[in-house]
Amino acid sequence: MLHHLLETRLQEAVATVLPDADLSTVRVRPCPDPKFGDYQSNALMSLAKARGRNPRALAATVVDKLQVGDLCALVEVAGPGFLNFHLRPEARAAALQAAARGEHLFFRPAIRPRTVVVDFSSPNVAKPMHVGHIRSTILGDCLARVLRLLGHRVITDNHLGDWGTQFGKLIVGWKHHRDDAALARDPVAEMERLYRVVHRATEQDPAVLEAARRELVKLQQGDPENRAIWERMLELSRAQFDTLYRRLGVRFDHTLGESFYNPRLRAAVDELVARGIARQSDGAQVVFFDDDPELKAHPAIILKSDGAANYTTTDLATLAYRLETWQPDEILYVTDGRQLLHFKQLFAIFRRWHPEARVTLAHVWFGSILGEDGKPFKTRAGDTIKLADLLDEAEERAFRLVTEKNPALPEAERRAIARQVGLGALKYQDLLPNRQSDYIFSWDKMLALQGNTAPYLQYAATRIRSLFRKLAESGEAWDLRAAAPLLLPEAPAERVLARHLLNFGHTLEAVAAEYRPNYLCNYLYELAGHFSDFYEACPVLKETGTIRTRRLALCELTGRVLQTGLHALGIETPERM
RNA sequence: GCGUCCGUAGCUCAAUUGGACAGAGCAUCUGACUUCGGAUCAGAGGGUUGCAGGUUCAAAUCCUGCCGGACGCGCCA
Repeated sequence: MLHHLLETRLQEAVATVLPDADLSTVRVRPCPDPKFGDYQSNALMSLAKARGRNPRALAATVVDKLQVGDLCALVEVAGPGFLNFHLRPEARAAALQAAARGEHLFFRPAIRPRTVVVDFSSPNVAKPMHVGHIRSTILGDCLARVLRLLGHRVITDNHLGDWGTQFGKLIVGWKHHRDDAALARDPVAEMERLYRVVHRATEQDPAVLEAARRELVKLQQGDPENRAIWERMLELSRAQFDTLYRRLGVRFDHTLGESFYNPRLRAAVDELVARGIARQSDGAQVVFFDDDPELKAHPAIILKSDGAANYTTTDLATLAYRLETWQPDEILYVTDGRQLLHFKQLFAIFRRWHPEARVTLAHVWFGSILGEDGKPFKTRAGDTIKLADLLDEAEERAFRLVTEKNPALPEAERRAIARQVGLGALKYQDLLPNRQSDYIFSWDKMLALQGNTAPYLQYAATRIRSLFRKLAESGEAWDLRAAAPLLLPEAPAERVLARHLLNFGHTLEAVAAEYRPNYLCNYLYELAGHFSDFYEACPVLKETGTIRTRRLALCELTGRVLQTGLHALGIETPERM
């Protein structure tokens, strides 16, 4: 892609002028404002500063050595020392033509593909999935998709909460309070009820608490009956999770729950103790972080005083397993920001445990979803909103909208469109805000047909589909490959659109580098906007000859980028809506 | 109490992590059209980026202090 080419050339020029410079800081990116040029670099200003040199003079020296005559009509030093690259029209046309020939879609596969484990969603067994799981699920899925699109080897893993003290209560409930009819109807709701019944009982009757404790110990010791109950609960839960994942189009390569790591906990703890990383404190095994100002006040327990493992222990064992099984370059943990401290501790312990490991560990954290009142998003009655209900409502609201706009379509088709539009809107609303900020959930805003929403983008895509349907109905043959040589944008709106298409790759890379899908959302929104401008200003089917062919080609390329981009967000594009 | 994150237009959010004049949508007002799908497009008003200092060519972004909010702080996950 052009920004890569320019970046390489710029790095070569910088290396000639400043042989000791760290070239990884020499980057080229699309200009934030087209009036400055097509691409820009601000690298020379910081390089000059570090060396106490005049930035503009240094920039001029580098431009002198820069060999980009084949790509740029002009490279200028601007303002305090920016380098602005102005593309030759032929260079832009060549990129468009290559895309039309099917050689790329404005992005290039990673030169050094990484193996990336993405840990996300992670619901708890015997509990319904609720709004609290939606951000992790959608964000994690999107990051996995973008990384895959860029050619990385991605391993998605659903780290189910399938072990822990709650199973003592659940087994007591299962044995004494189970309603088989209810279980057949809605297994997860029934298991949730069983937990609540027993939990309430334990608060009043210590004998029940003791019974739960005994059942838990039996389960942990491998008692066949309890083990069978646990497996049954797991199976029922997974069936329900799978239904939701199928609706959402989310796929996991592995579902290795916490229980999977039970056999590995002891060894992990023993090693940490033997190596002096953990030591005994108040009967527990604890890791202290005396040399870390932030963690100093927050030691981490890796073995409770009763001898049982906890969350941190399991996560450490999980980390070790992933490392030896998949040899990842990178592991992403997609969870909410309340777990920041936990992951700081986890990563710090791991670095001491495996100082040689070169894996990148990233806690990709996100903020909360709030209701319209700015408080945690709940039902009117104050209950947690179940994910299934949320998806139903999204589809139902979208169905009413589609019916209103397009009443003539058969109901089955309206339902199918409503599914794509409703779920797309829900996902997009979640991916659009900077993931680290809390956002306010709003049905009206997410389903709005104007503004930065999924339906707006889907609509832009359907307009393009419609254009080509019309073309096909007329019986005219269309071949993008054959049109390639004619792709040389002339009208201003064509150029703006073409220019934006070229930035798709840079955007995908930024998403993958910073784990921020909102960059892609905004890119696609701008693309749809530029397309609308173009479509308004430039007739396509009404034209003839070269102009018509060129514009049809631009339309098709835009359609492909829109569809590919939306797909990378996990959003489908309907044929019509 | 300590720590983390945050505070941007009336509202909901951006701002590629220190870059050029802080941008969108909604709402408000004004326009365009014999619809290649009007679920469209153009334009206007609206800002001392919580407050006060500091760092530098450059600060919403970094540092210090205050004000306000959310979250987290050894045996839950």
